[in-house]
Amino acid sequence: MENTTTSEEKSFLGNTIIMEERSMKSNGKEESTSMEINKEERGKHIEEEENSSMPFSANGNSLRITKQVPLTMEKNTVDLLSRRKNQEDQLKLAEAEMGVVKEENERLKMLLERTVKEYQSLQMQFFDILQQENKSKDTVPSHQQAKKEPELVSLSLGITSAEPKKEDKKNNNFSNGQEEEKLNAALSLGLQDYRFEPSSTEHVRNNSCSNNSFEEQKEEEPTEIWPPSKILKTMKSGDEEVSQQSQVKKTRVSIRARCDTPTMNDGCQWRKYGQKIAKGNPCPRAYYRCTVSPSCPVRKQVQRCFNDMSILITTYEGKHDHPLPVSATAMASTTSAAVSMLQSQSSTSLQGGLNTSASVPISTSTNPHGFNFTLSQNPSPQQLYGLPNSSISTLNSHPTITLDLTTNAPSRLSSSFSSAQRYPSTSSLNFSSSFFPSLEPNNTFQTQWNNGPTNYNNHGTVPAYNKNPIGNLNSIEKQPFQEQLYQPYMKESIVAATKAIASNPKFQSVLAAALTSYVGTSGGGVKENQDACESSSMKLKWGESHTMNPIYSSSQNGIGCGSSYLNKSSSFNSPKQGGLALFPPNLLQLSASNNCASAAPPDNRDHFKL
DNA sequence: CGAGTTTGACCGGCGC
DNA sequence: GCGCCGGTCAAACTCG
Repeated sequence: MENTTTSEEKSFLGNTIIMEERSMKSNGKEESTSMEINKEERGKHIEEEENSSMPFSANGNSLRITKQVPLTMEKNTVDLLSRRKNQEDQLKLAEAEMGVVKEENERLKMLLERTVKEYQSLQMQFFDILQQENKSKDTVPSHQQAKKEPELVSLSLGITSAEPKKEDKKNNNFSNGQEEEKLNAALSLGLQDYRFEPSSTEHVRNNSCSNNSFEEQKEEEPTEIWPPSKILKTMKSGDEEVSQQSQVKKTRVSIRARCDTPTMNDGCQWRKYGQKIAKGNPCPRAYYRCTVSPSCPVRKQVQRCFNDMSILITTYEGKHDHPLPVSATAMASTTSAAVSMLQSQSSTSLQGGLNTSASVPISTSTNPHGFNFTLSQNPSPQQLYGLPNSSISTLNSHPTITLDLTTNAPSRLSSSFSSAQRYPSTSSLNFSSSFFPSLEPNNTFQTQWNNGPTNYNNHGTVPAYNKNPIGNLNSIEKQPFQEQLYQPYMKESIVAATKAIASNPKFQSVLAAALTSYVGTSGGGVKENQDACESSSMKLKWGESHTMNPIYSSSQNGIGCGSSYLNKSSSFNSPKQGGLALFPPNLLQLSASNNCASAAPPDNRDHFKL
């Protein structure tokens, strides 16, 4: 467009202002508009361009005043001009910013697309691998499996038995790979509302594999059709196919942990419905059922280890039919992790790939806080991904996984080993405490469970927090403080964890559980332990004033085998049933040590020592 | 008085 | 079929 200049003159009462405007667009195109606007202002008329919507340019406007104008009018015009220039500047800036933002937006779009593509390709690869695994499993001839399995089982799953006769029978039951797969399919414990992403594909493969729920196999596992008696008869008759499907009765996860309280506080509400003296262990076994929901089928058995009274064996069975408090997810995720790991491990062993698994220890140099992920390259017969004492077996058709949280200090190691040998009927995954976040080597993971519903005043039952179904959520309020303390620590831990994941994807589930346990329930504990300390003196008195039969004290202590040792040590536990409080135990110590250290007998309470 | 625990009785699975 | 054993039931009891 050409530069055009228009001028118009209008006279009005003898005063005329002609405003000539040249307008140049910033893009180089030129536009000119001349407008005449007559205005009345104190008896004078001004011709003024007012089209503010016109695009302006820095060099585009000129104003010519052709008639004499009073000084004030000139000033106003100058103001208008300067304002317009400011607007132009702002507009230019905004345009420039928009350009930058657009570029950024485009870049982000590209990045997102690339990430999505990568994710999809990885997902496809993962599916392919899984399919290949399944195919290879299916294509292995049954006689080869029968040949391989006993060795594989003994190597990878490490069935330990004090009753060789019975165990041999059970081993034979697992001599078929499909059977074991069925078993593994049933080894799905956890919470229905807690899921591991990595195992989602396994979920596709097997309905119960990855929902990480405490599963009531009898109710939900479609293959669970016949009662065990019929299963055994069928097996005797040689119908292995059916027996494999029906082998699994109910999956259990047993947790061996050093716990001074009558029970571990796992975040759920339990009601005791029975107690028995089980064979082989004078400590009575207590039976609990979940009372969060009246229809919840989950059961829990709690028993002290006869050899080491400080070890509490908690066995979970069934699947919660209700959402659980955050604190309850920690236990479930931990057990789920064990299940997932067992599944992964056993499936690997079926392909003979066990010994080829990579060894990925995270050294302390990169992992100063005790994450000790060791994926053993040549695991000993009892190891599972570097977890000693790992084994699997069934008792009364109950596949049971034991998470052994007791082995940290060598002394404890021996004691827990011996006790494991004494009760060999369960598989054992040794989640040594170094596996879990811990700042102090002597701290054991199970300590985190110690502030359980213990303020039972040594009555040993699990009542208190039933009255506060979400009582454990109180811990959430304290989370910011925890986060402040542990964010750097978590950062490093997660870095270390990432390395482990990168090295062995199958480890993801376990790690996820550990992290989830930690992160999800990082709150709680400080105040509760302070509370515990406040009550410690009282409990100490109780413990000192009572001399009890260390074994049969169930009437006072519920679980029974607590002994005076427990009476004293229970003072460490939260009187306000503060929840699972899965955070590095040293925090407990930091908060509780000053007041509570005296309550701990110096000999065997090392995990409370400072 | 209600909620939870205790404890002997009972039931069913399993081995002999 | 019998006895052992694990698990559950339910009345009695305790506690707050």
